[in-house]
Amino acid sequence: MSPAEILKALGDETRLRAACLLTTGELCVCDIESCLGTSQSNLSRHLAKLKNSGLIASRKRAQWVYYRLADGITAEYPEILAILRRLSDGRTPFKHDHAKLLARRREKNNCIVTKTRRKP
Amino acid sequence: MSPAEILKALGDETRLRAACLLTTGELCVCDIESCLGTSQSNLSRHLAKLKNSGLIASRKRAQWVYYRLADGITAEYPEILAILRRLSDGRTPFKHDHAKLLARRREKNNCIVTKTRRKP
DNA sequence: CATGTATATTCCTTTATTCCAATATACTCA
DNA sequence: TGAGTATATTGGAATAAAGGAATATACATG
Repeated sequence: MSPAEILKALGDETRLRAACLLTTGELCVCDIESCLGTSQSNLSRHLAKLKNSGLIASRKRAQWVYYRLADGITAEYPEILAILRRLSDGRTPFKHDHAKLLARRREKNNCIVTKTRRKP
Repeated sequence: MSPAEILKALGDETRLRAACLLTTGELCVCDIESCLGTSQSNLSRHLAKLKNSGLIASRKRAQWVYYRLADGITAEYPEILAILRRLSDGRTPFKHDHAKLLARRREKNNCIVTKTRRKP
């Protein structure tokens, strides 16, 4: 929750990339995992660190956990949000992650649901 | 130089406080030391980390080393500068450090130089 | 209930960080 | 040159962070 804690949480490439993705809204772990290409357990731990810092929050829905930027962030740390957005837009690898997320979303939406199992 | 490196460098209270002080301009180590109240060797290492991240730069003049925010920062990371300024203005302990710096500057300026030894 | 899927946690090893205390370096001035 | 000041570095100890692999938990569906 303190500024140093939040900056520290963002001071890791994997976590920074995850946080950038979350500027687009809520995402479940498997979405982030597929965009970043990191292992599930590794990502889970990184997300926990981001959450401990107060930067992100989560909610659980069925077996999926959806992460989002914490509610107070925009008000308390507008500069943080600004930098995350700017990185997503213009910098590698953040920009690339973002593109991957959009592709994944398109794929999900276009998919005719023939399988019985639900998707997040 | 990468965003994650800079954020990581700022993800420590001592370094964040030092960086906030540097938003007011160039400072020598002893100024920062007196404002933060940390040990000299400790501060030296923290400043080296900030410098390695690319956030700050230094120049040497006689026996003093003056640190400043690196030249490219304003252009490359305006948000970083913005948050440092805002913290200096409104948050503890950054605000307090800032006040201490101003007091120290006043003291230096008002001081009639009677001693032979130069001051930074 | 058994199975499959999503996520978290634990164990473990490696590496990094932090700080103190002491020492080294570099410079100034008498 | 010698003493004093400013800063950096090094050694050493404690703690934290990172990631792979395996396991645990939670939920959904058949």
